[in-house]
Amino acid sequence: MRWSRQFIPTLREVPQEAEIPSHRLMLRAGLIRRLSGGLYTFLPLGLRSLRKVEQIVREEMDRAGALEILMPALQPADIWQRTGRLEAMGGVMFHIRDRQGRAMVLGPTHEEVTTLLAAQDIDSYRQLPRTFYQVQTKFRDEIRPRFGLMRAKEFIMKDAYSFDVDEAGVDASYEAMRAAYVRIFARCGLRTRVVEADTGAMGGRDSQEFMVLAEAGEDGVIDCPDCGYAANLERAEGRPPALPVVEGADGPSAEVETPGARTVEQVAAFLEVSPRQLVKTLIYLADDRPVAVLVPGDREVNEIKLQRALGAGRLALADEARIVEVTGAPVGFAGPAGLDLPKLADESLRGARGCVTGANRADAHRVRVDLARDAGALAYADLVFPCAGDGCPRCADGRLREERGIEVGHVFKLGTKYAEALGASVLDEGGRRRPPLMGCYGVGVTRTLQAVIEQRHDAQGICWPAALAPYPVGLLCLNTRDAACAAAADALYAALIDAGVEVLYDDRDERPGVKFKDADLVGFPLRVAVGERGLSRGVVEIRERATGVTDEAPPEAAAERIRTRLAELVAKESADGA
RNA sequence: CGGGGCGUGGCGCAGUCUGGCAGCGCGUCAGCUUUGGGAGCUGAAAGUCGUGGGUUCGAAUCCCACCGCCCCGACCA
Repeated sequence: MRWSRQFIPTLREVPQEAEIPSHRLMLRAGLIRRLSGGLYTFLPLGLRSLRKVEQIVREEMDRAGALEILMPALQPADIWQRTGRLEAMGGVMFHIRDRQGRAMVLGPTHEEVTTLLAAQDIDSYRQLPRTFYQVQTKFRDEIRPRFGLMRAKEFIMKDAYSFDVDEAGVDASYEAMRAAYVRIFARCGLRTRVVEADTGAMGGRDSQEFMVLAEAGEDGVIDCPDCGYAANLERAEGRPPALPVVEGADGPSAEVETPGARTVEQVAAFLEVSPRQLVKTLIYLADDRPVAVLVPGDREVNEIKLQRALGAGRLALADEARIVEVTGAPVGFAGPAGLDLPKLADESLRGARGCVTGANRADAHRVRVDLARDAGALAYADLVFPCAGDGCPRCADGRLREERGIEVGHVFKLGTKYAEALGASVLDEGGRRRPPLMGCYGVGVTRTLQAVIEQRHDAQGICWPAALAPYPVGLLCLNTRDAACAAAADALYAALIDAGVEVLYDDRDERPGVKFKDADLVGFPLRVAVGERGLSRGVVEIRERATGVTDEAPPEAAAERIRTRLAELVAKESADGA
């Protein structure tokens, strides 16, 4: 393809809408354009790379034995009603009505549709195991779309669903997908981290996420450098350090006046103690029943953990009126002593003495509290988000680190929830009817594309892996008005096409500097420069984008040399990723 | 949904406070020169100043409403 006939609107200046490097580069390199918030058009170069990611995904799914299908993006709302997810998904689904007034949704995922397919056409264990997948546009009404393709209202996802008769089968299906994911991301030239994850609104058990570590990541990742434990922040456990026991803390507890001090910072400053010394008492409503939740003053409640510990269906912080009603004090002064509510405390508060709590009275707190002595009946559970520096939950000496990650893949086991809700069942070997065990596996295709750029770029532009570059080779004719130069470049272009190399030929009547800048920005893994200077010495220049390693070849031999170097690049990249 | 900010040729912005010819840089088009890291000169095209209403002799500028976009936050005592 000739540059003069492609559509590559590169931008010299940085568009103001973009915040993170990958987003800026996708706009500047002419890969995408924004239509409105969270909605993007793929331009020719962006689409070429996107198709390459999809192709890798398909090849690895097929290799793992999954079967490609294509389900409707538009779905009747009632199937979501049947699994209880119409409410559970909250506002993330786009709701529309057809002309008959039937309620429809644009699918953010496809568990319901897949399960109904199985209910229709899978009757016997003999038809199992089966894993279906599709590559499809998904819709989510994001509260706040941002970072280009990273969090968009419309995005392309590969989603796969497995069906098995027994646990051993699910384990095998899950492992096959997990292994396929490792290969997919390696081939995309991504370094990923596999972390334990929470199953969230999906329901289910084992769950792992593939994270691309990046500053701009929207997910927290906790890991232990000693033993390799790694988990999504929402799921991660940790051992917070014990509360410091201060001098004279063993005396009887007493109320002190703390006028106006209601936040942890205010109280800590007023009493001249560290926030660690405080115990926060939060009033939650678990299925509308109030419960007191105690956590260290410098920690935050992980509501997912809390909900699980309480076995609650619905969980929310109590509103101001309710807090006054159950504690007798305004917000900010709740404490466990004398509070007649079920109480649940974080594990790290076991044996806490000498701490500060609210006094259940306006403008008062209680000091020298010994939870075991003063707080009445307390249950303990892991309720908080871990922090960097906490002890590792899996090994003795490890100290946890906290990093940011972009979730590009997610695998998990769903159990029988959907099959039961939608009436899917199969006959097992003994002739008994039972719901199949499901697994579900997603790859954010558009997000993966952007994650690659986020991980592989420099000040000049994108450093595409050869496997994903829109064109792996950029051929620059440095002076189109010089007959010899143009002839040599034309000949090499023809030779590269004959050699089966995907090449973009910059044949524009531009100065060399413009072509070099654009080539760096667009990020051809190999850049071939044909100029008068080189030709006078009988060579063209071949330069590797990522490393800057440059060599030269006679024009006649260049096509073959380029082909060889490209093959080496692809091999090296997927080895690095794996 | 709450808070903040922004909407002015394709892109980036100034002009708005203090009303009085709609500007700058980049890009685009034409010509000449130039050709190994975003060239120089000359000329040109291109703007309902987000939309609607109001105030005024006169509105990009002041007032009201709406729309769009960006950022932060969304109940942590």
